Amino acid sequence: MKALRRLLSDDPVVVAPLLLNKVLVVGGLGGAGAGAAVRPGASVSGRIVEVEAYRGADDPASHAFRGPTPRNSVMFGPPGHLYVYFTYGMHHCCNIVCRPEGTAGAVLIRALAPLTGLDDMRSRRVSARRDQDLCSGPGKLCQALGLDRSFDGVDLLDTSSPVRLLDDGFGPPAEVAIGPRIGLSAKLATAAEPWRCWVVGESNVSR
DNA sequence: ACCGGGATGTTCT
DNA sequence: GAACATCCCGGTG
Repeated sequence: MKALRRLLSDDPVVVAPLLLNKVLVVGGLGGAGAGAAVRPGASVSGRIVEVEAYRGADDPASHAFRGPTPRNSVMFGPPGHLYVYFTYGMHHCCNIVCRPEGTAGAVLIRALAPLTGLDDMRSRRVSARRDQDLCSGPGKLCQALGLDRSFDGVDLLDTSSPVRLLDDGFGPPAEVAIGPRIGLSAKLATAAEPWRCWVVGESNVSR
């Protein structure tokens, strides 16, 4: 886990493609008591297939551009923690914090390929007609995983956290595509920068 | 298939 | 008061 933490202290533009094929896991830990065991059936997880970098101070599209606020304070903390925000009055989006403590930066998780807990995902996402609609967007995946502001700030690299980031041995994707970020006001100076990337040939990407 | 609009509330100016 | 790192539904072709 030390290697992953070191990786995440870099510029989010560098980190973003390296997060593809890593795994995000919610729950699945045993209850309190000695010998708490992992219960795979109880976890909800997915393989990361699409991400976007938000660079922080140099990036007017980043929530951290204008400095720390109550909402974005986690972005200024240590790397490897989860930043969750609420937007459009009904959706949550989750990010993995990058860069060393004191310097803001994050990678937005835009899409997952579901791995475990598909039944839980389906029950939370009633409108999803196909399994590929469960996590194919930043708001969708937070709903599928049950992530909200109460998870803001959790350490993804602590094995006892309710949300973890794992290298599950999928290895790097065979092919990665790069393009501009989505949903940004065109007036922003960095709106057209190619800071989104995704796994080519993956049916679970957004859009 | 593509396109347009409405939902809904937090955050910051 | 405006903007918002979105999603879903209902229109049309």
